[in-house]
Amino acid sequence: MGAPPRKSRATIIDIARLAGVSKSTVSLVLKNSTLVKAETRERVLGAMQALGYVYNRGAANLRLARSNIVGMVISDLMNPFFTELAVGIEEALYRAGYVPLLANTGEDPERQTRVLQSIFEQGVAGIVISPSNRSDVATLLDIARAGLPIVTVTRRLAESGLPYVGQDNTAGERIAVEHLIGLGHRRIGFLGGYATMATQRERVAGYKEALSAHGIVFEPILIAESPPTRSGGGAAVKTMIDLPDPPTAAVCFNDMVAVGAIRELSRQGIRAGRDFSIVGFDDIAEAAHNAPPLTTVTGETRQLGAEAAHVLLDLIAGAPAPSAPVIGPTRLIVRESSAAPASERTRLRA
Amino acid sequence: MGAPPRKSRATIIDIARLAGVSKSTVSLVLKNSTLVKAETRERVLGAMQALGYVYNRGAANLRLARSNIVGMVISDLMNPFFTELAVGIEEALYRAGYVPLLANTGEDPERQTRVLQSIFEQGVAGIVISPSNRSDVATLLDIARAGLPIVTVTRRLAESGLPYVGQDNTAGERIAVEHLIGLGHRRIGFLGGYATMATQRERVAGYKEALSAHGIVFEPILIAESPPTRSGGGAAVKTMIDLPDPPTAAVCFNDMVAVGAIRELSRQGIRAGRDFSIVGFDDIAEAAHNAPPLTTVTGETRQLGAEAAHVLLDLIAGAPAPSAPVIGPTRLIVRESSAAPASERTRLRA
DNA sequence: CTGAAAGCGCTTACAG
DNA sequence: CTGAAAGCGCTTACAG
Repeated sequence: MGAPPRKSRATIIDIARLAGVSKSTVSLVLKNSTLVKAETRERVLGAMQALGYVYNRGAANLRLARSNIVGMVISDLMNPFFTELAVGIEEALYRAGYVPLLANTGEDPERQTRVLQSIFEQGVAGIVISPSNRSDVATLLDIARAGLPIVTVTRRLAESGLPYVGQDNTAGERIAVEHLIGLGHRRIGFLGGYATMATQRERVAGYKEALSAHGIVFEPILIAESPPTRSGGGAAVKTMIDLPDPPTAAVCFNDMVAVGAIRELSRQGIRAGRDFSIVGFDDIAEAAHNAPPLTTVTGETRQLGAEAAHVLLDLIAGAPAPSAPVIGPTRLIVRESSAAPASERTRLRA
Repeated sequence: MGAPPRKSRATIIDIARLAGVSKSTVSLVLKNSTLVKAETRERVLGAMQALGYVYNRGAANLRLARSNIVGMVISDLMNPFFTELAVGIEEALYRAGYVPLLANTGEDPERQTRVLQSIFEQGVAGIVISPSNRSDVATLLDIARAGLPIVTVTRRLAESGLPYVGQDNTAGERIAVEHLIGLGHRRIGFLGGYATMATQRERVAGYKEALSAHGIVFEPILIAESPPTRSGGGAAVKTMIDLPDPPTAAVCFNDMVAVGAIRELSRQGIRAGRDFSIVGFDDIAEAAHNAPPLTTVTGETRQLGAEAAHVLLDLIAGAPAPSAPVIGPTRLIVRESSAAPASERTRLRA
């Protein structure tokens, strides 16, 4: 671990020597101080140029007891939703002069604990984390107690009391279901995810809210749990359509589940958007390009990432922790995978 | 930029004081030296525990003039191919005790130059980069000349002489086209990408090789350039089928182009895999779940990333640069988007 | 087996 | 306007 010494780079001392000044002066020109005479600064700049000087931020940070590195721990980078979240965080960080140390935990809580340790040792200024399923909260709290700012994003660790930024899953799922109800559906399934996932519980809550607001009784049998993946979605929709009294539509835990469900429907000769309506969640890039294009709910993923970064940056700057979860807005995007139920269309035509 | 000083963590000195030893001794137990007596080590360990000590790797690295941070610069993280590549690199790095500093350049050469500078200043041990289109090679060479190991991955910067690891694009595209020829196609298009992209040129070369090996004359009109995206693929296939004498099949620059092409075909009432064959490249996660499932070429993306990481790690450890590009294998995955041409099937049936 | 000292590349008062 | 000195948290010879 760690590299052996390499041909060493020029230091501030080398510059000072070449420019005929002290290293304090070099340091001053480095920070653009007005204290140093124009002519001297030119000389120093010239020396840097000549020696190919590169600032050693690590050394500076050690001296200043600070850091401009931030840990970014992502639960599943292969999931396009998290990819976009990571990109949002990364952009915001660079824009603020910070740089992200990446770890992809792949939903493995042990790996998460390990990388958290590495990142902590690295002396980062803070950590943004989308916690893996079954996260070890203790590790996170140990780090937080040591004084390191941490913000959780996307997945709420309610027990932890850690600052949280996420999208409004409940409201988002509510508008999704209301869209379907507005179209004339009354028997609506919920596909994918597990009740062990906070996000799923929040989305299911929105689903139930919409049903009850419209006087539709909730039927547990219309919730089909599955892995939050394409193949999970396929399996979930299968159990739905095999029901004695199947629904005419379903909202999905996320877009991958939705896409998988649509494939499975088509395999069964059922056309999504005509014979059966599907609504996703997340608006991943694939959603707009799906066949049929997917109706879905977006939580403005990239902006959400940026928001999480900003909350962390504020914390690092010494701001008090936000007193409540920071919840981003959610918006329905109607495309072609949802439509009035077939019976309804027939009726209208008649 | 940079955080203000925070409640400072315990240092080796605090530990030494509490354990009643010198800081040298603490450092020794930190590196598990056998020099220190068991009883002393216990005392030191206890003190660390009591003070919640966290090793400051940055300080250690400064002293040792080395680093265990590696820069990972990705040209387009939102593209699932690069996501998987990044995950492969990241995994290999952690496994070796290194940690990746991430930058997503989004194909913006200016952004690439900027983040390269940040990463360089951060004192990384080396850099793995999938160069953005129109990369500024000079920046890369400046950094390399300063003695920092760099490996390019996926996109060859031939002029740079930098170590390169990539997949065998030419061989991969050759087997893709030969698969189509074997199925009975003779008029085959190439969809997506631009000749300004090294990867596209390599793939087109494989396309031409296969054609000429089978006595099919290459027709420039059968190459439709487009952005390497889903919508690019849609546009490219459109120009193809609008040709007076359209092809019966096409290989695509990558899977996103292929998926976009299939959508467009379906919009035109043409069924991919029955009326028109499509072969992709990369085997992104979406490929297997596409409708129809996509025949494609894989370059074992994740392993390729790991390979790139290992080449860099070797360089960091002082190994000489590989004398030739490191080219990973490539494999055809036949799924349902390719089949014999319709005419052929008719003929067989007759 | 353990301690005192020097030094990694910086920054920041403090003098002058 | 510029220089000498101390110190950030470590490690590594070198003594003892």
